[in-house]
Amino acid sequence: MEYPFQEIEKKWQKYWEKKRLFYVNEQDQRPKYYLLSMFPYPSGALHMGHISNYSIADAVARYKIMQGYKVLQPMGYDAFGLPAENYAIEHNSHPKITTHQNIEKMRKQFKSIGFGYDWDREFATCDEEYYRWNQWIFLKMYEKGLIYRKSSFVNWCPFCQTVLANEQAEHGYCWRCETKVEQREVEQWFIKITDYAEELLDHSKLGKWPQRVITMQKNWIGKSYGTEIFFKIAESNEIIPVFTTRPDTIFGCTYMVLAAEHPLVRKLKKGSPNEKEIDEFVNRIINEDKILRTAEDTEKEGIFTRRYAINPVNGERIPIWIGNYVVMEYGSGAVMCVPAHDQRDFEFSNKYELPIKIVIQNWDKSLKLEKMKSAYVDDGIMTNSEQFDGMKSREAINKISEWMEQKGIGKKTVNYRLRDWGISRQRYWGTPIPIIYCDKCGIVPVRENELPVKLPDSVQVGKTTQNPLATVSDFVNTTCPKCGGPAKRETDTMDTFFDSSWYYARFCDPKNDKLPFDKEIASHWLPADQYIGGIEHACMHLLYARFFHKFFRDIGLTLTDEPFTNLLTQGMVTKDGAKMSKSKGNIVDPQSFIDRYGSDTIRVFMLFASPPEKDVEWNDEGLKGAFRFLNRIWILVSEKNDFLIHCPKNYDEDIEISQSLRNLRYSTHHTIKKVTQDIENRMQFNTAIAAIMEHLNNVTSFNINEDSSNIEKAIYRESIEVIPKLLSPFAPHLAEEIWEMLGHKPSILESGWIAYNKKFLVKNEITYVIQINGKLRSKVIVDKNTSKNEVEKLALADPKVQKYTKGKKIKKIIVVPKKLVNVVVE
RNA sequence: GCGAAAGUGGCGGAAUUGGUAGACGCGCUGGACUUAGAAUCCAGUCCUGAUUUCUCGGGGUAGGGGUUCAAAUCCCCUCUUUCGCACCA
Repeated sequence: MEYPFQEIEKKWQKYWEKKRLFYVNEQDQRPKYYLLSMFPYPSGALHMGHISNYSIADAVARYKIMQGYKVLQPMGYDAFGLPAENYAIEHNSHPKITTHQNIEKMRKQFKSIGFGYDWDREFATCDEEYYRWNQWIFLKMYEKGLIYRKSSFVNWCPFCQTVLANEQAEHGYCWRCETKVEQREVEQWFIKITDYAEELLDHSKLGKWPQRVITMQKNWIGKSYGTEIFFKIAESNEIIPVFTTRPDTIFGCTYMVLAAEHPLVRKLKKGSPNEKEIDEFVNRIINEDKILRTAEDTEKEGIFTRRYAINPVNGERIPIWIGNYVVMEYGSGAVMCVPAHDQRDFEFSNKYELPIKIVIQNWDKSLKLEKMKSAYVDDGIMTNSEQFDGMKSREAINKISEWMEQKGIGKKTVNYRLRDWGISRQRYWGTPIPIIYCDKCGIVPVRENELPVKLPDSVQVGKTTQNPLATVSDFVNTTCPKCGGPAKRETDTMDTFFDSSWYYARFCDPKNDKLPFDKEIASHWLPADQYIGGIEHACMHLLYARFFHKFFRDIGLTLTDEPFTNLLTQGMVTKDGAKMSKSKGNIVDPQSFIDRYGSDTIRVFMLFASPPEKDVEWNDEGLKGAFRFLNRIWILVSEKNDFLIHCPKNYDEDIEISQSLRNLRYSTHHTIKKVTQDIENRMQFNTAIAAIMEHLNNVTSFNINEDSSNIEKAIYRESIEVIPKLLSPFAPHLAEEIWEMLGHKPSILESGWIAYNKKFLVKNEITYVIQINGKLRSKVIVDKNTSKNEVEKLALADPKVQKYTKGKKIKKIIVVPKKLVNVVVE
């Protein structure tokens, strides 16, 4: 027999919707709990990862509702971006059409699973009413000086004549035509997230975040203390700043290397006798695959510019090289090279026969240039460094920096690995950047009251060989807000990480047409108490969102420092030990399983299979196991229903009862305690569900019939009534159904969470484990009031124990109250 | 290379503070029901050795060492896996 899950699930989904149990507002007096799951890209169908993620979130939401919170659990769609554009190209359609079709499908699917969302707050980032606030935020950041233009390199496919995203240019070849991707320099918009680097490094105002994520963010930001040293270029007025963490080695600097992308390269090579060679070298390096080029085992290569810089501490002329091992993305894109004390420089100078000079001696002063097989990178004693000679190198770092600061040739700085955030995308399906270019007035931001700059529909995606928006003359041609003359619009769109950086706040006030969100309303809900999503967003999305929140605070839109108090990063759903993916062909579609076993079953399986932050291995048989469990509950209650509703609800708690009845009552209250703690303290749903299963086993093995006493009937009834309560976060439909069958008024969500009675957790008999030398040998059951001495005596009197103690000297006896006795013998 | 996390039956995983290792589920084995299968129910299931049975012993949490009356849990070393960073100046 199978329980009618289809009927039941539909029935309760309708009921919840009708009663609006998941719709919340600010006036509601219950304490708030904002539970947010990372919103999905609308691909058209939920995959297993979504089911897992949203089942976790819904379990927490329902538990919190039963605890008396008003839970804000919203849902929306991260709808802009390249995948949608590609999808439309493939299906020969328009992203607006396909995206909306996909959203329809997903909403329907969400509803059929019965997740408790406040649907009044639903939005998609491609909605005009949403992205206009992207533009508004952009303008505010622009006003605050957080946005600037800079030229940088993009992937360019010369065959498709188009810009490629990094993931489209994997291994350096175009994903569509397999042409070798080139690097082109393009002017792009950047956000100064680095202004907030220091604050983003401070994770002290967060609640429970996985240590792993915090560490990843710290590495990503990559703060390091060092010194910036200014090198003058000989026969020029140019100054090259160089960042180093080892200013103590400055006297050993024998040359300098610039990154191939360094802006000064262009000037330096001009008029050089080997200009052509330099050009060839630079072009080759720039167009090499980034990952390959920056691998540690890639051979170092370089070319001499035939120009020199002046080492500011001793006036020496040092050659300037261009090398593949220096990257533009870190520091200033130029390094001072100290071959004696840096392994990379050591290798490079050996290859190109550049001079090596020891300026740090090892502690026994045995370092000899001729014998060096690698750089000496450790601390030591300063040498060949003029007035710093004899000093410990560790101390010299600071001393030299201060001396250079005084002389104006350097300064102590902090360097971050974190780069400013390039948000320009040469793509159609995104938020238009609200900027106008006027020949007379230059760069002019769009006026706030003219927002939104609408994304035009009339673009044939995939058919253009240039930036798609540039082909729409109605869009491009406009008038300058300043002078009224003819002007052109920016045709780049925004990175979709911009959209997802503040959706959490919009959910608080999703209909606002005056502001992205109202300060008062947002402060009511923010910060989100619990955020749930994948670990893959540890750095980018979570850093951007934290940055946005701090920016909102600085312009007076929010009150707190952090957007998400607690973070849970859930694991992936795997099949055969690997992430489900198209390329591996191991994708399992959840829908067929939902149709066959119901949404409660798939939820229970997902939550039961492993703790939330670990991966879940998909298993058809395991799913059936979850179904069997739910079915067993339904059969138990429906078969005994008539009997159960005639069992008394209350009983005298102090009355003496049999041991087996006492055990049943213990199981009931112990399970409540276990499930509550597992959810509350650890979000460990697998053990919570296991506890319910165990309790169900205890209940079904208890003998009860019409002739049983009233107290037996009452305790039995109680043991069954806790099941729907505790099950409600995990299998909400079945829980409601059973709750109603047992004669209660729906909804179970409004019935409150259940408390256990401590009194019933006290056992009147205690089983002591008896060990001899730490090995389990016997057990004794004693009354709970038995004293330590008596337990000890009883243990020694045990025949099995005597077998081991006979004729031996007892050295020690350890009694752990209520647990065990360990007898130590010779 | 650096950093972090982890390693427990055939499998997913329990063991919350050092105190009965393997909860719960899957799978498997045997039985009941059935013409048969599916479903369901009952019993068993870490390895291993005795034992007619009730049972009794030995070993066991990647490997090795240590602390402790007592270690999956704490410490040291080694191995493996996963993840993050990676020519970071």
